[in-house]
Amino acid sequence: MVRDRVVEIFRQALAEGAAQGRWPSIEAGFSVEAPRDPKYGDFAVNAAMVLAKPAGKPPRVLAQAIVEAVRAADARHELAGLEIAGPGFINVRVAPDVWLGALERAVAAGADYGRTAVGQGRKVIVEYVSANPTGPMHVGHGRNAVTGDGVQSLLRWAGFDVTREYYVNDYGAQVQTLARSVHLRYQELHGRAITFPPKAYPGEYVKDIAAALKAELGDRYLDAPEREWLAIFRDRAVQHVLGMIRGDLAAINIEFDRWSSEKALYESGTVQRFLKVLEEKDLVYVGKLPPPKSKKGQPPPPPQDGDAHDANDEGVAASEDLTLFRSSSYGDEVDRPVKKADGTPTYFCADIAYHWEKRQRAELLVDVLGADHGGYVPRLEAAMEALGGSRKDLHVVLIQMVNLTRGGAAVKMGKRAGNVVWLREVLDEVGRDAARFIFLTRRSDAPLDFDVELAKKQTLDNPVFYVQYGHARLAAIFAKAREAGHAVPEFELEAARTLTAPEEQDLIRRIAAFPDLLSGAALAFEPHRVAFYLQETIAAFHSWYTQGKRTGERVIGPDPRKTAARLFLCRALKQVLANGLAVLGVSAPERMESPETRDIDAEV
RNA sequence: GCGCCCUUAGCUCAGUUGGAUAGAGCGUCGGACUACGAAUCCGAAGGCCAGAGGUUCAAAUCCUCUAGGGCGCACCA
Repeated sequence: MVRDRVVEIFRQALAEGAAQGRWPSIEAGFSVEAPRDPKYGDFAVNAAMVLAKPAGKPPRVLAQAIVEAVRAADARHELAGLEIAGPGFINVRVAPDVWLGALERAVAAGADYGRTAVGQGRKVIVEYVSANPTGPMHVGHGRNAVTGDGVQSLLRWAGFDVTREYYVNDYGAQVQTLARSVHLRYQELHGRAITFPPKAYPGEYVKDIAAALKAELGDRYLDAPEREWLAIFRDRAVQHVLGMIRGDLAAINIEFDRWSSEKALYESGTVQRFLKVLEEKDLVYVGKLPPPKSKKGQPPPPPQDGDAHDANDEGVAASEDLTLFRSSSYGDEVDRPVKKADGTPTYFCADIAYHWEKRQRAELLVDVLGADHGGYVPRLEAAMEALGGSRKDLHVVLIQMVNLTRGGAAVKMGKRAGNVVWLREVLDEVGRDAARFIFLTRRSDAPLDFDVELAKKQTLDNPVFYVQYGHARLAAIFAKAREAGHAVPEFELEAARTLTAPEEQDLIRRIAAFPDLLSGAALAFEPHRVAFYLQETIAAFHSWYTQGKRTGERVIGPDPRKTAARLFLCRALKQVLANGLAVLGVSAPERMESPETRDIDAEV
């Protein structure tokens, strides 16, 4: 907000100067940023350096002229200092009262502080999780879920009109494999000896589903041919698994506005209609898929993982005629099939139909996908463009692997080995808050080490604990203040002017920057920024607090005016922490259970 | 072989979309509590931003190449 004012004043001054022909109008834009080092002032503006070349004048000379124009534009004297420094920066010092005004606004906005209108109400669909309904969510899905939820939350805070969406892959080979797996267990429950093939789903939940089906259907489908039971078993199994997934999501506190079913896309005729559109637009043709990329006549790496979903990968005869989508004309490497040799649509076909349909409902689409789908992105973007939009209409957030560790040692897991770590297990052990926060302590496109032991620890090296403790500590201060007879602090400019210590000034600036932080993180689709901001801000608070203990300048002190001002600062800070945690879906506790208290409780 | 992502302090990672002297936490060493939560804080040491070129007033950030690591390269979803 404060920054917005600075931008506005400069923009006005630059426009006036340009109108008078003193320098060219600024098209490329200019930056107004808080410099790393506070000695350079509150904001550094690079306008003179940007204009130097088109103006044909040295940046420092230009800066001098700009400063004069800015002084003239600053009618209300909101800027207290303008200095030219370094290669041509204009360092701006904002009048102290302006900062204090930001503090006041933070408290006045309360639980809405941090909301902005940068999204202008534009419709955006964020699709995340979309785990195949073939089993419960594992830890990797958890990272996707939390990151996606952070993204949608940020977009909401930034003023976008957000729909949270889950795409259910309830059609195709994988859910059929699930159905067959269930049927095998169903036979087993009837006392039949079965051989469980490696490609079937091994999990215990498959037995649960089989038991439920046995209870419901008896032995009706025990010896029936597959075509009689496949659809029934599939639909029942998918419903059951979706129930588990909903439970997992509830456990991590995530809800969706819309569940879109792949099967429904077929049954409603959307896929067929979409294929017709592709033909009308001449985006498909019948041809042969070029042989897979390879050099020196070497065959491409064989598709050799034993994943359960590779149910029917018989070798591919590259010579058959297929219906191909002209994705290579839109930036993809090759054209991609939309129909298989047997004429049925491919997964890709339904998926772009889905994206096409989503695009009619929203201006901007966000997909949160596992990094193993990275190679899939170009063809999705190609589809966006081919269908008359822009590849920018879709933003894909890729989520890298989670390496689960326990006290530093890797916890082995992998679908192949059948030793998946379910999300629920981790949640039960470390709690929802810790899991959510730790998933966001790393950029999403880099692998994350998740240490279960660390996540449980009640010490400062556990970032969740550290931040929550800070919030609880602030709450404790208010409890103390109440006890000492201090009213809930209201803003009073005279009192607030006593907040002159460097640590206090630093905290005020952090509080004022919170809306910018959120909108920046939203536009970059990077929720981890919020997690880092919270850690840094709470560290600044702890530092100030402890400093106060040493110097005697405590929050609650002998001077009632200073006390009121500091309490007000604490109030704003607590609000910012609570809001930041709310964005991430992490609770902001009023008090923490202390180890000592727990010990005492245990003895009693 | 090709494409995408990654490489920053001993370890784990940030780095405000190209800004000034690259920052945190952990670990190491040394310090700080008679009062609001020491569950905290302060200080020190620690760097050729993987390497080499280029773009410009300015590069950890953008481009090219090289080296290492991850993922992908299906008529599967």
